[in-house]
This record gives sequence, C-alpha cells and structure tokens, in this order.
Amino acid sequence: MNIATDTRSRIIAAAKPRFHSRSYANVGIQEICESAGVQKGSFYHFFPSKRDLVMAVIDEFADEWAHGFVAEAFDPALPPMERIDYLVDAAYFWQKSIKQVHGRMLGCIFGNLTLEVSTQDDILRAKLLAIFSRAKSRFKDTLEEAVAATTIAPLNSDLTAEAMLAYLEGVILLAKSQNDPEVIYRLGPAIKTLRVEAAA
Amino acid sequence: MNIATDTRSRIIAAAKPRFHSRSYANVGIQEICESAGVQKGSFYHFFPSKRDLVMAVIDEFADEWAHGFVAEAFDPALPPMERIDYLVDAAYFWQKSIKQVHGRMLGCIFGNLTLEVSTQDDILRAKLLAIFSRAKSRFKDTLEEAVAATTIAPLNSDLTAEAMLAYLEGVILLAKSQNDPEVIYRLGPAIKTLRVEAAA
DNA sequence: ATACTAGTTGACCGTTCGGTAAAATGCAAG
DNA sequence: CTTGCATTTTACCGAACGGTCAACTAGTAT
Repeated sequence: MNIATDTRSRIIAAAKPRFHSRSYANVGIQEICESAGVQKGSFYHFFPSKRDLVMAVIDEFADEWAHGFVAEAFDPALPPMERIDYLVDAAYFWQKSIKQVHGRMLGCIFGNLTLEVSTQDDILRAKLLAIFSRAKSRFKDTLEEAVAATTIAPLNSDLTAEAMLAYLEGVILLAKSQNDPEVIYRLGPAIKTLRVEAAA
Repeated sequence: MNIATDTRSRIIAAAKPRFHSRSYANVGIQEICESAGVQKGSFYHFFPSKRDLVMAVIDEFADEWAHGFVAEAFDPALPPMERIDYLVDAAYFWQKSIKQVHGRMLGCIFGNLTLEVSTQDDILRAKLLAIFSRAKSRFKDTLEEAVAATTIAPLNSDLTAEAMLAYLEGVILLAKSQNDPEVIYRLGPAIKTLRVEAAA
C-alpha cells in the first residue's frame, strides 16, 4: 500500500513541474513515466487517463496554495485589505523564485490550463472553474469584512472580488509574456483600486 | 502568383479558427491541409514551419482587430474614456457572437497563445509581446488624452495602461473558464476604476 | 525551343502520441 | 500451501505528429 502510494505520488511529482512549465498537450505520458521511473502500464493502473492525472496535479497545486500562501495571506489576524496585498506579494515572490531556479516565469497553472483546454474539455474546465470560484470567495469575504470595518466604502463585493481575481490572472499573463515577474510587482498593488459599485 | 497567394491564404484561413478555438499543439498541419485542400508539401512551400504559420495567423488576427474594432474604438472623435468602454463592449459582443455560432467562448487568441507557448518558444513570445505592447500604447495615449482634457485626474499613464490591458485579458480568461461572455459584460466596465498614481 | 522557376503532388521519414492487454510478480489472508 | 488481489512489467496498438524529398506541372522569360 505504501509502495503503491509512492508510485502514484512519484507520477504526480514528475508531472507537476512539467505541466506547469510547458502545457497540457506538450507533456506526454511516456516522459512522465520515464522521469518517475514507472512503466506506462503502471501509470494506467493509477490513472484512467491523462486527464485524470492533470486533475490530480491541479488538486495538488490547489492544496499547496491553500495551505501555504493563501492561508498566510487570508489570516484573520491581518487587516482585511492587507491580506490582498499579501496575496499579490506572494504571487510575485513565488514567480520570482521560480524564475531564478527555472530561468522562466511559468505563471499560474490554473490560468495556463484554463486557456489551453477549456474549449476542449468541459470536465477540466469545470475543475478549474471550481478553483477560481473558491479564490473568488476568499476575495469576497475579505472585501465584506473590509466594508464591515469601514476600511473601504460599500461596494458590490461579489463582482469586485471577481474583478480582482481577473486582474491578478491578467497581470500574471502579461508578466509571463514578458518573462518578467517584476510586472507583478509594478502592477499588482493597483488591484485595490478596482471597484464595482453596489447595485442601487 | 494569384493562385499561389490564394493557396497561402486558404491555409491561413483554415488555421485561424482552429488555433483560436483549440490550441497551438492540438491543431496539426495535416488537419489544416485537409481543410484547406492543400497537400502537405505545398504547405511547406509557403511556411517553413508550424511556428511560421501561427505567426501569420497572429498577424491576421492583429490586422483584423486593428482595422476593425480597435479603429472604431480609438476613434479620436470619441471622448477618450468612452473609447475604452467601446473596446470592452467590442470584446464582449465579439465573444458573444462567437459563442452563438461556435457554442463556446474562445477568448483572446493572443492571451491563449501566450500562456500556452511563451515558456517554450521565445520567438512566439516576442511576437505576442509586440502585440500587447501596441495595445498598451493605445490605452496609454488615450489615458494621456483624458488627463490633458481633465476628464480624469493625472496618473501614471504607462502603468495604468498596462493594468487595464492586464485586466481585460484577465476578464476574458475568467469568462472563458465559465464559457460565458456575460462575465465580460459584468466585469468589463470596472476597467476604468483601475489607477496607478503618478510617481511622486 | 529552351531554360528557369514557382507551385504542386504524393509518398515517405522516424518519432511520439494516448491507451491496451496479458502475463508476471509480490504479498497477505484463509 | 493456496487462493486472491494489487501492482508491475513488457510488448504492443493504430493514429497522428512535424517535417522532408524527389518528381512533376505549368507558366514565363530569354
């Protein structure tokens, strides 16, 4: 059972950086198997298809973030609007460290996969959509807390949260197009200027 | 010469909707050739590689936009900030009409390609970066005109322009993840709330 | 008439793709 | 000792991948 778990996680561990740094279509099962030291037949014992693997990879990234930077950023002890700053900073430092190691800015794997596969695979699209929905909720809760604390003026927290998430993804996209995480540093803080007014 | 031009443009015409609706890696030369009614050898007479084809496709999309919606939106006759509204509206209506025909929201091909290939091909990345740079310039010029006309308070036009471009791409990304162009309609107008203050 | 060239054809290259199936292995419970 | 199950190995599938090549066609310029 332990060995089995190990094989499965070796596969995921081999797949993660590859899907992140290249693309879904550009990474083959064979390459992953070789890197993980696993035979292809063994791969298909644990994953019914390539799609199932990438879903597991998505889950791992999501968990990693949820228990890492996201947990730190959305710490209730922080003043609400500072949590948003923290999250943007975390994205910046993360991308920067990746570039230092890898030589390239890899961006957000959820955004990457969304634009690549969401017209071709509704199951993957739904999976990624769920990730974004959770992210949006964090922003929304934070905004509502900030409004309650009169840190910011009342607004449409749902749409503003979605706008902020969109902005973050867009900033990472532009940064990736320049292969330069400093773009996140320069543009990131403007996220707090975004506002959708409350419905009348 | 006319016939030759025709073959070349039939190839591009076949490739355009495919790259837009799927991905770079997922569209094969063979499929494009079949759809265009062209032999593969003939394809490689006009395009040295698949990359050269997609660059031609990028140019076509860029020209199409530049002479279409972008020209309309950035009409000097319009008040500057209304041009930005116009562009967001254009993106919305375009994606909406694509979805009506195609059943799916395809998003922005420049954003799509950027996230897919920019870690793997610096030449393509540079090509896409140039597209984004031009787009940013349009925003920047518009913002500066708006400041000059005292329509808006002075700001850092360069960074605000980049932020707006990022936001637009991010909104389209989220819309694609939901396969719903209405996301652009809801979130788009908030683009004008983005601000990066002028350097002290 | 001839030579050159742009364009086209169709067969072909080796490689990789995602996925399958059957046999072998190891281990644990009865 | 044996049955059963999870895991692994190995060989294989047909299809598609990007790209190449030599032969052929047709029109043009000399």
